[in-house]
Amino acid sequence: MTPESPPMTVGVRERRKSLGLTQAQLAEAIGVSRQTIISIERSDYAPSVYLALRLAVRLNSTVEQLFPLEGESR
Amino acid sequence: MTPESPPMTVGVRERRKSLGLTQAQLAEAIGVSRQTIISIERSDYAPSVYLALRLAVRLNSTVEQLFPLEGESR
DNA sequence: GGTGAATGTCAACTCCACTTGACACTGCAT
DNA sequence: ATGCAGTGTCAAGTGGAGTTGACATTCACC
Repeated sequence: MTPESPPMTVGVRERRKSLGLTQAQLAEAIGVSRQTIISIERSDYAPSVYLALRLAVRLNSTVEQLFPLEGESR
Repeated sequence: MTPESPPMTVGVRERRKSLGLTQAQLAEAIGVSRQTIISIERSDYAPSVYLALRLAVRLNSTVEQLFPLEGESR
């Protein structure tokens, strides 16, 4: 990997699991329902920017990494 | 400013103006209505994460900079 | 096999996110 | 003064974002 490569895209689910969190724990940590986490992980709907930011903070990531624009759904 | 200072928060309106764009131009560039840009700039409502990402791309910024979490409304 | 934890699915509900359209207001140049 | 570009405001409409609650399914472990 070159020093200038773009940041790797990592989904919410993958990132959550890599931190050993359950959906319920993540939901509670950022103040939403578990169903919301499921829906976001499944791309059922796009979260608000502030919810995305809270996810990024808790998952030690960035919005750009968690919610890729190009080539992805939505 | 120290080399390790956090990125400065810049609002959507300020960033747009610094690039010399009108609301209408920005709206067209990212594929939304001008009214949407107004509402976002005035924090009438929180945009979806993908809209925020498109804004960040067009404004050569990041979501974290344009939509600060701490101390802000929402 | 059973059990418990974790995840998935469904549905009804409320309110927000964004649209369109049109008029009002502001700032600047002439 | 007028005209134009840019911005603000209002309103009605649609569909999505997120909630709760409950049951189904999957997975890991004993």
